[in-house]
Amino acid sequence: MPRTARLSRDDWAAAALAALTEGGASAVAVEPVAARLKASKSSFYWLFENRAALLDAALELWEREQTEQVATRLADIPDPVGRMRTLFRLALSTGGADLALRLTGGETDPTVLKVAGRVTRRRLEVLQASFRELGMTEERSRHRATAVYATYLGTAALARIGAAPSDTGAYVNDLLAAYLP
Amino acid sequence: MPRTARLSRDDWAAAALAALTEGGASAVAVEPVAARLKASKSSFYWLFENRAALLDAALELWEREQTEQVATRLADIPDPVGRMRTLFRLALSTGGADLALRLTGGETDPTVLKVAGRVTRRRLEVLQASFRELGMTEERSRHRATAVYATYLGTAALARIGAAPSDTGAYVNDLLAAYLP
DNA sequence: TCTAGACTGTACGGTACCGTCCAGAACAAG
DNA sequence: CTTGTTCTGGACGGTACCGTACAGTCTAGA
Repeated sequence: MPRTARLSRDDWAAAALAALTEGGASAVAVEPVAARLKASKSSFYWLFENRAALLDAALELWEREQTEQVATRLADIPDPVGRMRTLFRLALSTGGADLALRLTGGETDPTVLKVAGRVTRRRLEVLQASFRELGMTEERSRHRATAVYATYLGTAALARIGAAPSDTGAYVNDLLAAYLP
Repeated sequence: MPRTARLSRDDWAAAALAALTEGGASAVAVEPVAARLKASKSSFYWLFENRAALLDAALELWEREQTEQVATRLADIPDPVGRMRTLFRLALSTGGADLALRLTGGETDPTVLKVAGRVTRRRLEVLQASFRELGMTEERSRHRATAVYATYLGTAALARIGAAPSDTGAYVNDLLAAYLP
């Protein structure tokens, strides 16, 4: 089956994810995304039940991409310290943290919060395991993992308003110095 | 001049701030806020130029309240350690951090970002001064202040999805242990 | 008490979006 | 080429909101 030219569910999901990144959940609207794809609404309603299904698809795509790219990429780094260094690099360089932040802290839609919660918990588990590897107690590991991830999100927030440090390397080193035993 | 019964600009601003807290900038809409006040739109358009002016008024009110309540309340605590303890208490207990988070990290409206930036920078200055008092270098103080405030915002984000630690006291103690020299 | 100015209710037109309907285009299979 | 299925364009009605128009109400002060 040559699926050229015609639009697929995934095309719509990808465009919706782009809209989500740029303008949050409210930007995942049928007509604007259709315009982005130069398609019409009937095309959309042929492939999807309704607007909520589009948002679901975008979130699912994000969760999958994120899980494959970030979580495994972190889990594959053997050194716990290196893992955190990478995490902060990601927070400060790419816009990846930006979307995580928006979905975690800036939306009210329960669907969004559910997905954000799942992703967040998985990330926290990875971090917590890192601290345990470094010999911390269970409780302290949990606290540190929370603190590190909160810093990750918060730094993304500060970057949005231009209040994040410009000397990234030194900042990351200082964070690591504070969090590591 | 007995200004009873009639609605004032401040009444609208307060209602708009409530809407802002609950639903973000997009919830600061004329008709919903009018409904909240059981007033009509003409009342609004008599007092305000347009919707943007209402959002401005709400943000200005927030900035004023926040400056008076939080910033000075923090600045008045002589002990730098106690200052941070209070900051984290605020982040975890009241919903105060929630609005700061939303305005800082969840909005795209430039007006919102401008105000959020001003407030954030002022708070960062207070924190940075605290670390300097504790004998840290200028650079390290700046980094720590950023980290603490990022943690404050990030923890608020985590609280939104139920991923913040429930044992608040121990968490705060652990944060302080990590950040303080 | 009368009146100017401060304020409000209701109705209206405009825009952006959701979701539906239907006529038809595109395409695979005979 | 014909036919059945897959997919699309364009028009439609419904809702929520912005901003305007205008007639009418309230209040302070002469």
